[in-house]
Amino acid sequence: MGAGKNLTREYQQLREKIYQSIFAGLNKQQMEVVATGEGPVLCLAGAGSGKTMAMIYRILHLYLFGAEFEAAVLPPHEISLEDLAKMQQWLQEWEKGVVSCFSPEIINLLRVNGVSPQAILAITFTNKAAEEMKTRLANLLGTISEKMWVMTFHAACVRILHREISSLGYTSNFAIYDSQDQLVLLRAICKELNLDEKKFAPKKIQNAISRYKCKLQTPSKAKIMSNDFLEKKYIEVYEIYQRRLQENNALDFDDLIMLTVRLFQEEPEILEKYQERFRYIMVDEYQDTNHAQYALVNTLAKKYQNLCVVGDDDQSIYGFRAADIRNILDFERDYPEARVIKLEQNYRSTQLILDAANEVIAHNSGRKAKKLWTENSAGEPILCFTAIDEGDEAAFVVEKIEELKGQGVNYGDCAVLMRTNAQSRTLEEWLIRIGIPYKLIGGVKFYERKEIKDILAYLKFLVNPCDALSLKRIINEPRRGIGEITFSKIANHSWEKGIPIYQALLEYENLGIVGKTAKAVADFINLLESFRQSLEKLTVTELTKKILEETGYWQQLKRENSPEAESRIENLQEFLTKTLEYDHFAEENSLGDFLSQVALVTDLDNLQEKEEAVVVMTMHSAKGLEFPHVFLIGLEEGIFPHYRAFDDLHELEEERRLCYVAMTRAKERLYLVNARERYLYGRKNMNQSSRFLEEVPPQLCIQYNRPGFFETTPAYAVGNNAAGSVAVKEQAGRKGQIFMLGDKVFHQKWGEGVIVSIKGQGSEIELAIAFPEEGIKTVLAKYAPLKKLR
DNA sequence: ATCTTACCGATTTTT
DNA sequence: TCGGTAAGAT
Repeated sequence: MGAGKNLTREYQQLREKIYQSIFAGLNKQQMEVVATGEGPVLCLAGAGSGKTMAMIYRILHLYLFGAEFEAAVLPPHEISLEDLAKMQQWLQEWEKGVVSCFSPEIINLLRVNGVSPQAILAITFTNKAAEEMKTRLANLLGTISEKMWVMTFHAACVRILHREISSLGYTSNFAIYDSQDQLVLLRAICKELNLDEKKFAPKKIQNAISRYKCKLQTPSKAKIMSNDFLEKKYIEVYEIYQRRLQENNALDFDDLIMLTVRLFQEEPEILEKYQERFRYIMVDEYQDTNHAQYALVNTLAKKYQNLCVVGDDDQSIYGFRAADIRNILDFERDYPEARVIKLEQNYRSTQLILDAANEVIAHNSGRKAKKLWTENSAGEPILCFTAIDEGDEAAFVVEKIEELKGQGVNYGDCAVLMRTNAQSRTLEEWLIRIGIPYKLIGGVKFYERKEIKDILAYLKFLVNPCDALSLKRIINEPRRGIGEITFSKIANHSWEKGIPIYQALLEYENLGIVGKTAKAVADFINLLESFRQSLEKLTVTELTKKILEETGYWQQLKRENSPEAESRIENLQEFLTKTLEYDHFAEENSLGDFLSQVALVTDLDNLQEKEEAVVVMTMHSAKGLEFPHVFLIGLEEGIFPHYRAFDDLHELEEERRLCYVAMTRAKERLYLVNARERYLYGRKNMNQSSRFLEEVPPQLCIQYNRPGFFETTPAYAVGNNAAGSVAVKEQAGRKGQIFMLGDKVFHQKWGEGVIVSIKGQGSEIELAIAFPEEGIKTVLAKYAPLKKLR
């Protein structure tokens, strides 16, 4: 018995030692977040302060040691000397870094008072963040982590609604409509109501409806609050829109949240069930929550109050989509006993970059006091450059990137961030011309492409026979001679009788559809029926292939023989690899499940790290990312801050926060670029430099001036693609020069001249140069003995 | 049903 | 400037 007691004591000491070691890499504040499992916690996490790490270790802590660590615990089961040796060995290996995960065996030895994994709910905004967290948890804990809910707001709501939605008057095979679908629906409604699209832009209405939903306002509630004519009309549309969604058994993105909240409000037992289940709740990017999300989280957490929210009021940049910064600012009011923990140590950027960012953000009012600091070195000064125009700006960026490349920096370590997507064009032209591989984030997204939406509409309609929108999309795609008029006959029938649109379609014979059209409809129904019959038997991939074949969709594209058709085929093939992937991992073959997954993914999720390409994107999309070298371009009044924000103090502050977010993406070097002049909407504009640029203390920057001479001779232009450019350069072992229109150059034979035209690409670039004495000469950039002058 | 022409308007965007 | 949309022509 005495031996047993000794063993217990030894076990406790060893377990505590292990505990210390596991969390040794965290700073004091992070550790506080990790170890305060019980009660409300507000974690104000500055940019790059290791909040993801804190959240992951918090979950780990909850699971292994419970809400609060207790040293004097009894072992989970009888402990042998051998067990202690195992723990000892594990500890050694952990400290050496040989192991970085917890095997089931070691979990079995360590875990006392641990929270059940099902009780943990961690919510993020983006799939990417959720995915990162999930992966890291799986690496630490293995398959047990799959029992925790680590997902986006929307994914969590889909999962809950999938089980519970019947009490709200929908069925669980509901469709999810994206913003495009919303617009199609809204346009149709506007047409029905004879609304002038100029006065009532569907986009505006969409926005208004989204705002209502984010505030949890149903049409009838919104009506009470409204007073002006425009708003009343919006609400009228909202009402019809919402009815239409319900008839289609469809939810839009905002519905996912709003209906879940409604579910919890209306069904106390259901709420109770989830409150009991999710006793430990964490929310990432809390400053970006809107009212509906706020209500969701706080309703769920109400019972046990084990709510840990992580965020940074200085990084709130989504006010325009109804994020309410007050949610984070008022957390302490909502939970007076909340522990407030500030993570202010930054592990990402150099001191200089942080100083600059701190200085800029300090111009905002109403912030939670916070100041980032770092143990990192001061680093290189911030490089500022004022370009002549947007071409010069792009040229500078490209020159610098090439220079960095020459110093061994990877393209993938460079990011160019801009305020608006429209700014990417000139830059892209230059990147292409010089042959720098790049990746543009934003633009037409994969799941928004026509061909993908088409095939998805087929699949969606098969799952949900109420989905009129999808039927409308596919009924004449590919062309089969069923026009608008026929469709509206069917749709009207469906509304009048209150039957699913598929039912209405089947009854086409009673609707005055005759002759050729009737035949076409009959054929179409047969086609759909054959798909429906294979629904159970086939995998998603097989079904997709069957649809593409038997509708003639493939054939039509193949016959077309155009580059566009080519890319559509490629996209469909890409889609098939995604279905294949799904089929491979899916437990049962459920098309509906596949569709809800697909509805919630975006392109940003595919941003692969370590890809050898410069990343070009908006400052908004850069949130949460980091790069060694960051270029901020277009730092001009009117562009950034955007002119639309000029007359609103709150919007200006949001712009400044955006600037703060953008600056703090940089790990090593930050480049701030503005142009004196820029073409915008076909007009040349003179722009003052951005106020944010003025707010950066000058002593942290150096103003860049192009050197008068480039060292290289003779000149050459680099290749057109990544492979080409690298090959040329390494063979030649020399740096490239970048020429642009209007550059002054020095030619060995003809002296000084000015470039008057640039033609061709890659190694074929031809320069036409005007020399005072010799006239215009055309030379191949690759071979001409040129030096650039400035 | 599909192509052409004239016009308008133009942040940021996850899910 | 450019691209998307809507009405008009064939």
